Amino acid sequence: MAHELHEKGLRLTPQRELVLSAVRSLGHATPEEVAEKVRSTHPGINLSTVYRNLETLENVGLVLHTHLGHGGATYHAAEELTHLHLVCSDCGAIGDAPIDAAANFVNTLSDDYGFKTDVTHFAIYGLCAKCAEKNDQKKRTDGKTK
Amino acid sequence: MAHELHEKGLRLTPQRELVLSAVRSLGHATPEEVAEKVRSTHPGINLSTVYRNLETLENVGLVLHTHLGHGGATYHAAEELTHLHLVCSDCGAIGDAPIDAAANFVNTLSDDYGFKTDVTHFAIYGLCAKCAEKNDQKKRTDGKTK
DNA sequence: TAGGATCTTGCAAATTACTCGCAAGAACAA
DNA sequence: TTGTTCTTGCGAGTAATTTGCAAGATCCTA
Ligand SMILES: [Mn+2]
Ligand SMILES: [Mn+2]
Ligand SMILES: [Zn+2]
Ligand SMILES: [Zn+2]
Repeated sequence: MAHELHEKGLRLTPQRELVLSAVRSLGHATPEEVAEKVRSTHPGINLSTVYRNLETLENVGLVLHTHLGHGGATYHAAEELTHLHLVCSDCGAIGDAPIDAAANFVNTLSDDYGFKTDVTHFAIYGLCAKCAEKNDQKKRTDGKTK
Repeated sequence: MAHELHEKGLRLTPQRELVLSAVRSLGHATPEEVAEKVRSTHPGINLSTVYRNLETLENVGLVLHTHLGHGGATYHAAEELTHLHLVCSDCGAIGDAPIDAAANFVNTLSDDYGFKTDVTHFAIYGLCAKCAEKNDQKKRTDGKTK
């Protein structure tokens, strides 16, 4: 019992270690991106092995998934999920904000509804500053033109 | 130019009208559920017609989609999206809360990051009151047992 | 109000993103 | 070592959604 995977009761395989370190080095990544990263060291790895290891690692709490877009999930190292994701519906940019920005909101939901929010599982969706400004300008121009 | 679909520049077909009214009557529904509803009146409708019309109706602002779970999207009538969705990670229950509950949060993100949040596109994810309590009890029991 | 341009539908096939069954190949405890 | 149990690669299987296309419907226009 020395390696962190052993501590979680998992066998230590090269594939599993590589998947974990790929997730850690990528920040957030889709299974496909994790596979691609792993292949740079271990070309033979199968996609289903990646999927299975992501699930296993999530079960023991070493990685987590979040939803940043309309489809699929992206994976994070568990210890690194310390920010909100602000996803722009217009340009797709992914910004960060500290979790504290949601502290009051989380407390409100807890106090009023007994609901214990995990603010990181889904992204916060909307318009980034740049796109919001762009849209405002267009609206003003359209107004004059009409 | 009388019918609301004409006002949006769309042709009025029975399928399109039925998809729209199915979305309106269902509250929130997956494409599959919309199709099933439409089939009660128009058995022959094809699933791809439902998908295409949901997209078209969303483009002109009559319907919207949100993400309530890990996969797929669910559709709403645009005028009816007036609440947050509180989705329980444990039991899957979908609760509602008024959008106002997020007003401060939305303002914070706007003031500090210039980010204009759409709080309804993704669900708010976490533990419902029931499951949160259940988990607490289990933790206390486990503590004594160990 | 017929005729034609344009849009929409149904149907079948294609795609995408996963998931599963299985036999061979590790990993680990004894 | 050796046997048990877990993990991997591989191929096939699903589920959800998308696309190409030809036939059919809607709407505009003369
Ligand atoms: Mn979406
Ligand atoms: Mn999820
Ligand atoms: Zn943007
Ligand atoms: Zn629950």
